[in-house]
Amino acid sequence: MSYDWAKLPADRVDEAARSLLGWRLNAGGVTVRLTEVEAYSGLGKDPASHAHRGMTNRNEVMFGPAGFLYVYQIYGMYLCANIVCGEPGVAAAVLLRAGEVVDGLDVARGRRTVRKDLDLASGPAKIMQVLALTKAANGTSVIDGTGPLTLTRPLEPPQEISAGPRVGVTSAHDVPWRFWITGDPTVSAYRRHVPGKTRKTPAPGR
DNA sequence: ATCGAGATCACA
DNA sequence: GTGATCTCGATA
Repeated sequence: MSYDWAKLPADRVDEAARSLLGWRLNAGGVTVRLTEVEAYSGLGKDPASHAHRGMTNRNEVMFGPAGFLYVYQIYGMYLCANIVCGEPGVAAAVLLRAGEVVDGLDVARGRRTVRKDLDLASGPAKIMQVLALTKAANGTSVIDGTGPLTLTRPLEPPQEISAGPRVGVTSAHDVPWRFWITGDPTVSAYRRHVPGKTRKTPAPGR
């Protein structure tokens, strides 16, 4: 297996993201075909990146070499995973956003409460659930076979790739660094982010 | 010490 | 539209 995306420099993390589409993710007896990703730059100003303000305990894996997993918890309950890209010292990464379960369907169904099979892995936290990946996967390798997640290159690359703004990112809406396989039914419809639209208590009266 | 927002998901 | 309740950065 040749992991070409792992050799790309950080300033080409968008290429790395594109080239990961269609790859198979294997873990916990389930295989997911990757259909949607997002690129995050570690260079200069990518205010959407977790590493934008420097290294923390949470994001330190992002500053390491390519081919390792950066797993983080979001909204207190869910996990999402990135594959670190670029050279060491630069925190570029590709978020695994959605996929299609292509093997281990019964196991996958048992790990998720969901109506349609197409929704088994149609989101970043859903991928983690069907693959049974936990925070223990943080900092493990996907290329040397020592970690819980392994990757397999597709026989044929995806036919057509679409690009658009990243989901849930308030800043940098002009950067089209969300990539997906055109027309794939596991890719969620683009939801425009609406900042500050939710609030628990009404604003103080005037 | 406390607060607000966030690369989310399932359900009503 | 709502709730679950972690992590970080800003504020005090």
